[in-house]
Amino acid sequence: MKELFQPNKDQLNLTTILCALGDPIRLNIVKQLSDMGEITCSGVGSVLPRPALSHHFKVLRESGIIHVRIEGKQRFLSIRYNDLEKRFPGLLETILKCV
Amino acid sequence: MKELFQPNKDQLNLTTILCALGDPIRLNIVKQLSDMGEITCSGVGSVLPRPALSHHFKVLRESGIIHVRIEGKQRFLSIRYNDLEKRFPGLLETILKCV
DNA sequence: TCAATAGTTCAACAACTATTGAACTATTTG
DNA sequence: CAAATAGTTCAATAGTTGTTGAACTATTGA
Repeated sequence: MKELFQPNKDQLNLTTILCALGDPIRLNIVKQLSDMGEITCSGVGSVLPRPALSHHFKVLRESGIIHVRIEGKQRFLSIRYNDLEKRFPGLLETILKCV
Repeated sequence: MKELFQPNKDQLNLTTILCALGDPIRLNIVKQLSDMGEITCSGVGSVLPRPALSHHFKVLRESGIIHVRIEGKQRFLSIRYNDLEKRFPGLLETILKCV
């Protein structure tokens, strides 16, 4: 069970987050997570091959936008709403409304 | 008096805008513009050499975040508040509050 | 234990981004 | 017209990002 780097909530950085969301594929992933709650990696709808998606998951995780919960052979992705909201109130909600 | 490309308000693209703001230098420029209204290029506080700043101005202008008004030998930069607000309500305000 | 499943990591590569000094354009002022 | 000013464009370069197939790791189930 490997450790995954995920910044804690006071390490969240605004430009890092905006940069992570400034990509159509990642913004779409976040939108899906926002609509559907937790999703497994393969549950994310995209035509991209796995490694490319894996790359985007990593960017989202390391920016602090998503949390990854490992359960068995699956990884469940979800948005870190509470942490984001505390650090950057209204940010994610406002951005997602614009999608 | 050369024409400058600036997208019109229905061409504004969310990921393009987030990407433009997902850079500390550009976010800082936008913050200054938000605090001080119109500023000339050389009025923007930064240690970067001119061509580097010029590059960032271009990214901000082409993403539709700023407007450039040429007057004499100076260029006045300002945020396109109305256009941004119409297309992406609350977006810029929320982001700038997070800075 | 072996095969299947879920996902990551690796290596290679192309495309893009940021930075720099030098050269350029346009405008104003003497 | 020449010099100064404000800013951009160019060319070179270094570094980053995104994509891909192949190889890998970890877990589950037969």
